[in-house]
Amino acid sequence: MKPQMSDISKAEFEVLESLWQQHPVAANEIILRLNETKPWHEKTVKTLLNRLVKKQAVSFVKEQRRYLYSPLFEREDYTNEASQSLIERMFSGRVSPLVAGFAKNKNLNKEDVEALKSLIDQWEQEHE
Amino acid sequence: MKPQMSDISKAEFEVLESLWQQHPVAANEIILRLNETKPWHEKTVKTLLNRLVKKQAVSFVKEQRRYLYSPLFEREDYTNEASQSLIERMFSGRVSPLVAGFAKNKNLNKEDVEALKSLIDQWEQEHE
DNA sequence: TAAGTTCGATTACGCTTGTAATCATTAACT
DNA sequence: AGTTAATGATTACAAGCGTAATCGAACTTA
Repeated sequence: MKPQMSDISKAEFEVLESLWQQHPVAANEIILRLNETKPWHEKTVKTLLNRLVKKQAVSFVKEQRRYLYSPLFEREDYTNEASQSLIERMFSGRVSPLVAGFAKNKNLNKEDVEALKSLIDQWEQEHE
Repeated sequence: MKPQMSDISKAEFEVLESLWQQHPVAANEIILRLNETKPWHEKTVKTLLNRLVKKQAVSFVKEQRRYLYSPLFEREDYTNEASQSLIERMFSGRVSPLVAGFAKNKNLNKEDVEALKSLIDQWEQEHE
């Protein structure tokens, strides 16, 4: 079975975030960096790291008695898969209803709209 | 505590889908309709209904010895909240990176793009 | 009226998740 | 060398989840 990115839990994802920012890195460092925003106990983070290793989402190399951890897939690949999965489950695979909800709830800003416009322009150029 | 839409599980969501299609409706009906697509045991569906009631996501009225169930919030409210939550966790609250991933993976089609364009047009009209 | 059927309510059970604590080993300090 | 500190491995434990089975009351049917 391939590393199924889909069954990464939310807490595990936060640990991955830290690894995507920088790696390879020791547990120690990860804990320090995570604790800037999350009040997680050292032991908790280590458990999460272990689970990520077991799920083949994270690898490590020994550096003396420490391990240096690295993510085994790209952030973008994970977030894209998660987005698609949600959009399939709730919007029949189409992204526009999601964006429509965003617009309705005032969660769009000028910047986002500009970004969307250039995505669309580009898409249209690529499709004849 | 308000009905927290956020802690509806995936299986529970499928039951809600059925209720959004039509309600109020008896467990019996729900089971039949769900079984068109999911191989779920009758008992399983009833457990899910019970959990949804406990989570205040679903209500019921007695009709003789049966219950007739109804959802307690709109599909759109739930899907919007779920979308936002994912987009906050993975894209800092901005929707365009999600759409960018979609574009990159060829998950956009003409229809979707047209829909996005009119959303944008509308947004721009509303924002001077 | 006794037996089967149909509901909802309650209980079950293994797996995952959040959140750690304990154990064992190794490195460092006294 | 003996003690302490750091680090990964193992174990813990309650809540949530998927997936049902069992219980008890009511309704139907023979």
